[in-house]
Amino acid sequence: MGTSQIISSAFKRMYQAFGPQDWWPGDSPLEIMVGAVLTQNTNWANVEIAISNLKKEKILSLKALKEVNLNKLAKLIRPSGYYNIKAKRLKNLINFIFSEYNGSLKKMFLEPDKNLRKKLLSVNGVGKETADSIMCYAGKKTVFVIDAYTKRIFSRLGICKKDIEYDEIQGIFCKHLKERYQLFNEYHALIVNLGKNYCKPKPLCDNCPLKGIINGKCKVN
DNA sequence: GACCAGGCACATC
DNA sequence: GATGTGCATGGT
Repeated sequence: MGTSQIISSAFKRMYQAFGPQDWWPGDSPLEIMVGAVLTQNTNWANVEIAISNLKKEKILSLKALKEVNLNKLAKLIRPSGYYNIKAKRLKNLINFIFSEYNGSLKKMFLEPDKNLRKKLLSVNGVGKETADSIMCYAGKKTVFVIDAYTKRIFSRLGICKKDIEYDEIQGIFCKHLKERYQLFNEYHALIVNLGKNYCKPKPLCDNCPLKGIINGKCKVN
C-alpha cells in the first residue's frame, strides 16, 4: 500500500468515524489565534479555561490585549501552562498585528500566503505549527497543519520516521492531497481527534478507525 | 506520584 | 545540522 493510498484511506476512515469537525474551536479569528499560541504543548482543556478567563475579563479583543498589563495577562492565562512565556508570545503577536497591519486582521490576511507565513514566523513565539494554524483556521487559507499527532500517527502507519521534519511531512500531505481548503482543514482536525482518543504514546486499539488499515502492519493499533 | 498534552526558542556541540 | 533543555498547568 502506497503513501498516497494510506493518506486518502486514513481520511476516509476518520471522516466516516468522526464526521465533519468544522474546526477550529473558537468564536472568532482572534480567539483562534490566541488558542493557537496557548495550546502549544498543552492540553486543550487547559486552554479553554484560560480563554474563558480572558472572556470573563473582556480581554479577548485586539485593543484589550494590546493594552492589558503583561502580568495581568499572565495571571489570566495561567491554567494553560507556560504562562509567563505565553503572555509574552501573545503580546508579540498582537504588537506585530498593530505594527504591520495597523491592528487589522482583515489586512493581515490579505497578505499573500508565502509572505504572511514568513512574517508570522518572524514573531518570537510563533513557530511553524502556530503560523500554519493561524493561516488555516483563522485566515481560512489552504494550508496543511502538522502537529505531534500527525507525526505519531503517520510514522506508525509507516509512511515516515517519527522525528521527520515539519516541512517534509507537510510536503508529503500536500503532494498527495488535492489542494482544497475544506480538505486541509478537515484532515488536520480529524488527526487531532484520532490522536486524542486513540493514538496516545500507548495506542488504544479497540475501535480505532485506522485499525487494520494496512494488512496488519499498522502500528497505530 | 508519574505521565501526558494540538511547541518554541535558545544554548551547545 | 543535530541534540538537549527550560518553560508549567490540570487531568488521568
